[in-house]
Amino acid sequence: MLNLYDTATQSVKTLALREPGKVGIYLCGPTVYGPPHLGHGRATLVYDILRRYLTWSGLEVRLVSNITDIDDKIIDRANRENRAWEDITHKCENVWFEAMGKLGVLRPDEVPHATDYVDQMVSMISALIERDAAYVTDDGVYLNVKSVPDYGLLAHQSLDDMLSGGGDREVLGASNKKNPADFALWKFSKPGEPAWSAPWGDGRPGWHSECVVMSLELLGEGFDLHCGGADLRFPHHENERAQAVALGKTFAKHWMHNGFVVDLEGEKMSKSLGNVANLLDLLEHYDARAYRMLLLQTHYRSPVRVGQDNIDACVTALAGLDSFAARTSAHSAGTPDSEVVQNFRTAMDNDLDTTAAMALVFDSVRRANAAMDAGDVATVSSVRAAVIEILGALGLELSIGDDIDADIVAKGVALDAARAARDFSAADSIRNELQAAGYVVETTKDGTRVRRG
RNA sequence: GGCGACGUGGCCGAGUGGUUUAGGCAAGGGCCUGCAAAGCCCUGUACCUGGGUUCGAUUCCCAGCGUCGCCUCCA
Repeated sequence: MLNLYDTATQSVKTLALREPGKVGIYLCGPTVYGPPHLGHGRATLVYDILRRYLTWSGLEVRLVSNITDIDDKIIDRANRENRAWEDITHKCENVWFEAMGKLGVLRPDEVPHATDYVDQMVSMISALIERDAAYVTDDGVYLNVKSVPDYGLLAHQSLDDMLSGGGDREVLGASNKKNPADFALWKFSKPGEPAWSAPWGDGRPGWHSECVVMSLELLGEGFDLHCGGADLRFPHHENERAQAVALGKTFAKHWMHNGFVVDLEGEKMSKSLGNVANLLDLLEHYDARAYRMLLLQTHYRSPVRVGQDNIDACVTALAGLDSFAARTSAHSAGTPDSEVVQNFRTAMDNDLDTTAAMALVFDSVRRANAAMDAGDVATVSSVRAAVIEILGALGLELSIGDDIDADIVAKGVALDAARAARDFSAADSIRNELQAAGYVVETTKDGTRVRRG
């Protein structure tokens, strides 16, 4: 069973399932007002790996990941560019899923849109007001955090400590609020802004209310796992939870947060620092698998720098794996070596130790390559099968690159003929030509293998 | 100010109270090859500083230095 670090208890604990054999996961999705950046890519990849692993281990996974399609930033951009806000959200959402597709991130089982759940949000906020946990001001509806006894569970700080610090940050809407930490559940709209009707005044839901409603609506009380980037821990996740608690509901049982993508100086990539790197740029210039590989070789809670150097290292490592898949492709029918698979399971169950899993993969590949050299076909096929099995569970597919045109195949044959005739200058010239065209040319006992690089 | 994380070989990056101390990339040597490529074998003696605990610490404790994160924009 998977043992996973839980942010709430700050300890690794077994992921307890509400229903045996089934896992319900909520992942906070993007606010669609701009292109996805590297941090988005990391989060979706980390949870894609988690989800694939859980599915591979035989669980029925239900992953819900929302689209926040109403938010101040969307409205700001619509005003700035004089466009309809829906135009922005639709386009950004398309770009998002296109990018995720390239990354090999499987689409979530459910993709709720905040705008489709406004009625439920209104009902929830009404219930909070009735319970005296929320109150109306002249600019919106706020949750009274004093009504949540353990507020600060995820922040790991008491309300007093949180308020005592924070330097000279401005407290939003402070004049209207009963407590500085109270947060908006509903914001009244200004003229011309998108608005939904509500008994206390037309407006739009607050971000924190969107996710709590959608997660409870689709996964139900006491769902298994709530996850997202470490920056969502507080205030977003804290505030989602606060609303559920104030309603007397059980919220997520386990909290998972991934580490940041950092820049050259080790600083978090963040919008306010202006050092975000676009995910689309990375996808344009590199094999998308390289980003997954880089993340697999880093623990999900550690910071990771995504630079040309370490992406290049991953591209090279991937080339070695592809090459392995190609040279052993004749032995692809084996049963996965059970010891290797078991070691994989042990690594992953230890708080998703993907770095150990990758070490296992590389070690196994070396073993199988050596067996290949030694003609030990039985070892090749069982270890190869285990490697493919593991990589599949992690979302990495190897490329044999054998989808080549007939004229390229013919050149490989001609190359062999030239070598047989010991006409090495002719052979070299064919090889140079193929390599210049981007093919990998490898000499084997059975002749030349030409494949896509 | 409060809370938290981290400082590992040329680079990236795991991990551990003590024998073979991950893995990737890069580097050097070798095998294989007509030459390459791919592959295999070998090599590097790393754990911020100062104390402490211990037979023994990179790993535990304390202090210091440094880096980073959160404390209502954020994946």
